[in-house]
Amino acid sequence: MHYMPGTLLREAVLAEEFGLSRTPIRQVIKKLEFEGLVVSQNGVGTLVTDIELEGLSDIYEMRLKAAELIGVMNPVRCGQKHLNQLIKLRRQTDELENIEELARINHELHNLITSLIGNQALRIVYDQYYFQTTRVWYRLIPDLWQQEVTALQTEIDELIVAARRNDVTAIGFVKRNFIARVLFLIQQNTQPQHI
Amino acid sequence: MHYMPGTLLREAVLAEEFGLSRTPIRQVIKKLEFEGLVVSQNGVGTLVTDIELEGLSDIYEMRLKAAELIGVMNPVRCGQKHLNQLIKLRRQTDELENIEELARINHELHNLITSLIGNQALRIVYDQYYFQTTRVWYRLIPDLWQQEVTALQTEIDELIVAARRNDVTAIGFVKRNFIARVLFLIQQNTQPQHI
DNA sequence: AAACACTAAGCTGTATACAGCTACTTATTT
DNA sequence: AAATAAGTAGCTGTATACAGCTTAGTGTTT
Repeated sequence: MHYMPGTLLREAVLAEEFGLSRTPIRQVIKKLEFEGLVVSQNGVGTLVTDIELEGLSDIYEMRLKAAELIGVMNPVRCGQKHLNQLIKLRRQTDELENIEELARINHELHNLITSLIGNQALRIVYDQYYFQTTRVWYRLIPDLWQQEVTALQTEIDELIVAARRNDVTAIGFVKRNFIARVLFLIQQNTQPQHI
Repeated sequence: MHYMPGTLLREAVLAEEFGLSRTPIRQVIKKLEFEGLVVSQNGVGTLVTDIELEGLSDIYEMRLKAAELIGVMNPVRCGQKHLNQLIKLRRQTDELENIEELARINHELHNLITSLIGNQALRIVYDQYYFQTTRVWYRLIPDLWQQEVTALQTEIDELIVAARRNDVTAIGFVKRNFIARVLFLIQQNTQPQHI
């Protein structure tokens, strides 16, 4: 389920949507609050946060470092299965129609990479950073549609090359560079807006 | 509040202890559960986890990497205040009597180092790793009392040297090395027990 | 005597009722 | 007419009641 930043969530509404009471809904919301994705305000509601620029680049920089560590920290062996899935994802990028599909492929790619991380602690933060940063990417895409599709295709191509020789370190660095690319885009696009 | 691993916590008891109802207590417990510090089991209770060795070294390795990043990721300027606090902590290590005091000093030292971290995202994980690993250290200390006191003194001495020249990178690496030392101790001491 | 089944006590998970806070609307006063 | 104050609707935070699960203890049967 995707909610745009600034959306005001109401526990009672969500509870009815999911057919539960407010209690378990609140649990999930609290978890999201710990992760910095939403903010609950007494008497108001639960606000989907719109990460401020400084905090965002902090997270992005850590995400870069995390990606660099993927191949270093006891990675899982990259096998034929991973390669096949990469090829399948690459093929799917040839017939992309809308943002939801692009996001879905990006998400599956993320899960694939995550499954290569051997260090449990690294896996958790890598996953967390993904969810914290991907929302901004969401907002950025509409203007850069074709450019982003091409970038994703290039990225997967490079990942396939690395996967063919079981080089998880290279996979980590490919990810790192494409994360750096998005960070650059964001810094370019957001600064004129805010300042 | 410290609880030994394996302790069974009961929400109702905690609620009465803190003078609250179970609801806010459950919130805190859920947070601890997300952080991997406890596990709630339906019909049983909430168990303070005893981190398994593999997961522990995963976290320790990440803690090493996090420490290495302290000086790299836009660190806060290390000023006279920090130096003074280091010297004060160093002096307190000369008259240590029990584990609680050693733990308190270690904790204050941790907070001091944490305050030097400029990257908010790094600060959060560095803090989290500390809390996840420090419990094991707790269990290890009683046998190694004098050795640990001496190590802490040496560590603070080295930190003071680095702080005198405002070298946060060096501070990060000093921390890294002393974390590595504890990791080595743990791997030595726990393996004969378990295998 | 041992093993199995059942029962009861006690825990977490969930639903619901209530208290406290916030923001918006409306009414009154200047 | 504008500004301020009071009231009200609706939200989150907290307390409590209930349902479901787990385990230990006891009693019965083989």
